[in-house]
Amino acid sequence: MRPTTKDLAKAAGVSLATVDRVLNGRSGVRQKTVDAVNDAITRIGFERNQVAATLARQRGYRFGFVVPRSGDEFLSVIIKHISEFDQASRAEMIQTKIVRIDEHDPHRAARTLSRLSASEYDGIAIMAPETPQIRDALYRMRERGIQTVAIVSNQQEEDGQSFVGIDNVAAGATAGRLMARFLGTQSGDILVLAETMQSRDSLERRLGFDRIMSPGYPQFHALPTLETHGYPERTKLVLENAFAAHPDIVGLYIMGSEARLAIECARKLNPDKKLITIAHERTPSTEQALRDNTLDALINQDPGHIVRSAIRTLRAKCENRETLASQERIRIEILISENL
Amino acid sequence: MRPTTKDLAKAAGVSLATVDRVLNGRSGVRQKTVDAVNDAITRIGFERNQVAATLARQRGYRFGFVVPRSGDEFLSVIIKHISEFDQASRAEMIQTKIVRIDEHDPHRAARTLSRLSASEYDGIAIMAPETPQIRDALYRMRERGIQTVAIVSNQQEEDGQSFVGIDNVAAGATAGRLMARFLGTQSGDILVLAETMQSRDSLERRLGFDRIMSPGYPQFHALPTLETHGYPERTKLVLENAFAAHPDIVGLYIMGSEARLAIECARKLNPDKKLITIAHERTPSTEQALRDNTLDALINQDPGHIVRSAIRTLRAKCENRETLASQERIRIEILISENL
DNA sequence: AAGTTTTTGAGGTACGCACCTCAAAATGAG
DNA sequence: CTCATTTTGAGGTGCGTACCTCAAAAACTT
Repeated sequence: MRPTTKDLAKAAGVSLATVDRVLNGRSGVRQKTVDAVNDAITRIGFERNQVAATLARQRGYRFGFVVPRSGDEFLSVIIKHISEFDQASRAEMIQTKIVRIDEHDPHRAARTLSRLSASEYDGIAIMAPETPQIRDALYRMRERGIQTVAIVSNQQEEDGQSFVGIDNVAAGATAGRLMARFLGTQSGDILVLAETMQSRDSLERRLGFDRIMSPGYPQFHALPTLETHGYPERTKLVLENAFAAHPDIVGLYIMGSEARLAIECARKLNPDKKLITIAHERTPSTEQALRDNTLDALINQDPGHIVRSAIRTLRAKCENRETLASQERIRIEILISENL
Repeated sequence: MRPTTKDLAKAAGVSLATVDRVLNGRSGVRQKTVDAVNDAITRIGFERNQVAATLARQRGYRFGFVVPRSGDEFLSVIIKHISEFDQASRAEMIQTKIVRIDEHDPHRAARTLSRLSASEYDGIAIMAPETPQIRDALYRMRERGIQTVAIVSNQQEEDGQSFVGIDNVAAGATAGRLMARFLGTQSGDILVLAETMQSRDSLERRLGFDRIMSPGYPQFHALPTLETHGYPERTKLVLENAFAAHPDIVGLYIMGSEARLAIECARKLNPDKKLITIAHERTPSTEQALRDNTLDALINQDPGHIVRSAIRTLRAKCENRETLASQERIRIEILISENL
């Protein structure tokens, strides 16, 4: 039989009340006693029964997902998975809410964050670009006793702040390698598109892409990154200009998560010639593009996995546990039409 | 507040004891009463609190993983993940044991299976080739009240038998497409290797591979599958013969999960010429091969995911729940050296 | 209608822990 | 040594369910 708190109390030579104080980090216990209990824990191999604990705690866990107010297709997929998970985990006493922030107004965003209180949330997963205001708000949030984790977009590494998402440098490198191999013996220019190069994600992807292309494949020339800012007109414009200026374009790498526009434009502007096209994030439209061969490969991070992993990470932090590292690593997936 | 069994009893106009009888499928309740309770369940939106239930049940869940006694690297990786999970889920009251069977002796294997009793196991995940004896043993196991799920190697679809693993036809097709795209403008013969073509997995992979190669790429000729039976000497022999008979080999597709031998042999026999090589399953040695470019791509099914998914599936069955389909689909992963 | 069988109710205990109160004991300060 | 303060113990309750017993009620039989 697994040792219970009762066994632990006996082993440590203290009362149940004291064991409870130590286990739940309550105050009013001498260091000496704390040590005695901790000793006993390792000695008898005590492990708190989480099932009983959650039941007794009377409320499970309440987690919040902070996401941008306006967003692309990828965001909708993430949100879909959050509510799906919320449904499925009600029986496990885990509640999940979505909190919207204004990504373009860091101050407003920070204010929204500062209103999230520990009496409402046990943990917050945030998907937002890194700004000083937000970084600060997260720091104060942790001080209030709310666990935090960044998802998709990495925040600067800090104590108590973990990250659930892919290594974007490696993702860019993966795209680069595939681009090169799919192009084979051809040679020419490669267009690189992003919504904005302000974001860390795009910078990192570009870095990884170049790291593969530049040294290994002199026959290709990756052009400077074009920015679409998410606007259809602008996307069209920059692509038109690029095709006009560079007649020898053989590849297209779409780094942003809103690939639909770019794919459509590129196809219209360049109907006869086949460009090797690689994009990020699986959404209904990129999936369709893969199927009809407008897209040659898709670099994806599984949104469902990200959501679940974020919650597991938060929960582990609440329970002061380690996570199973192998389970939480988000893979850089390569999708082609055959393995959808 | 979520409705409890007490609320349910009140809503259905019956006692707690009757609610318990209905919820846990005990006998001695009139159909009329059962219906009344079920009505009330949907009416008030009752959902059993699994946390309290597992605590009250007093024993969590005990699952067994039936795996071959002798096996390859992939099997060791699976086993590693099983024990890792067992460690991590003790706090969740889930126990996992490994049961070895003799895959080469179906009768013995079936006998081992028949000895697994419902008093020891709530569910069994089995990784074994499909034979009539095993299929039968699984059927009887389900009759004994043990939930079953097949992993990695598909068993014939049957009631109450689900499968956790990849679609091997699609996996073969993925390999085929990558092979073709990586070969680019070359042309020539492609070697296909398997441990044995007796197994359904290899057959399906080959089918998928040909489905892509034959119609789409006439410049390649995929040779008949060579069987290694897992023996080093035989592997060496068949490869030597193949290279001698076909001077124009440009690609190598290793379908089995023991790729190490084949990779080594092929490299020795063919040191100067670069073959496009694709294999299955990530293991320490295939990973190494990817890194040093002996291997161009790896088709993988995440063993950790398979293990966890099998357990979630079994648990859902025990609790008479549905699983979250999107979470349980095992992806056909494409690995190259950049996205390891 | 009387007996038999089936169905239901009332009540209890237990699971392992969280969280609470209040008094007793140990400790430290002066 | 006394008093104030900190630390500890004893005991309780409740979470939502499983599982048990026994008697009462209802439903069928003949």
